[in-house]
Amino acid sequence: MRRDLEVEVVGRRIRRARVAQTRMLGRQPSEELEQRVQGRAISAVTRRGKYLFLWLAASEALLIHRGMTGNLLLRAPSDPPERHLHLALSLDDGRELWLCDHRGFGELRTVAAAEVEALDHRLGPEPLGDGFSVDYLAGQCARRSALIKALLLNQGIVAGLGNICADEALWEARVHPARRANTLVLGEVKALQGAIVRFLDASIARRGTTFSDYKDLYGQPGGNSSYLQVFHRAGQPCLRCGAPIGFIKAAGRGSSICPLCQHEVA
DNA sequence: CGCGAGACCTGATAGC
DNA sequence: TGCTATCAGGTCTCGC
Repeated sequence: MRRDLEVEVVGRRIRRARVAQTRMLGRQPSEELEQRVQGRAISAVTRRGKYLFLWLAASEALLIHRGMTGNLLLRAPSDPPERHLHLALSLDDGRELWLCDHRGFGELRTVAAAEVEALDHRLGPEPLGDGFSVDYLAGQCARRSALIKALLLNQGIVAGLGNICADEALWEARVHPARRANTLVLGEVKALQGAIVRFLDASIARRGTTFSDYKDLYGQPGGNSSYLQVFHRAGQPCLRCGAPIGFIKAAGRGSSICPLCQHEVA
């Protein structure tokens, strides 16, 4: 998403900003967001974890978190209206950038560079960066008794992993999601770290993982869905051992597992 | 302090 | 058909 945005909107000026729903804005008044954004050129698009930043100047950015169901779409003004539109940015080339989200769990507001920096400190390393090494993950696991699933979803440990990636990586590494992080042996941590990196690389190369709502900037679903090994495959055979995939709750999240391949004890 | 349950929303779908 | 229950890509807050 960030890469597509970079191609399509960097260098464009925002003629008009229209907040259609205020739910994702938190405390920022919609008029303030509109005024801060209108007339500004987008100088860069950056990402940290699940947060996107459209930079309007060196010291200010539009923060976007897509939550569970948020979609960013590049539209023409003549395109049919979307029911769950939250923000529409009219660009100087005649196109519009829309943020649509039917649940509204995302975030949308302008932020100062200092806040972006504070957010950066709050988040763990990028999973595809040098900071997310086997040593790092092993160290985090060793000093935590939380379920490994909760640890993987904790954005302060590693930034950007979600439920799909966690389930896929745990299956790949044959680790049960309800294992306590500090019971993993080094070989398991190594397998997990590798599986996470491979999943993300492949998913990005295939333009994302769509299981229901996700659309790319051009309204197209991602191509990674058909490569999922366990996620949302409950009842279907495990692609490794043939046992029916199970569905449990771990760390409060639905978790698809192979009850045979993924053991609850080391 | 870290952990885990519940809250926040709306919509789709399964089952009665 | 229409009702209820459950589940959903995430993250925050609060009580223990």
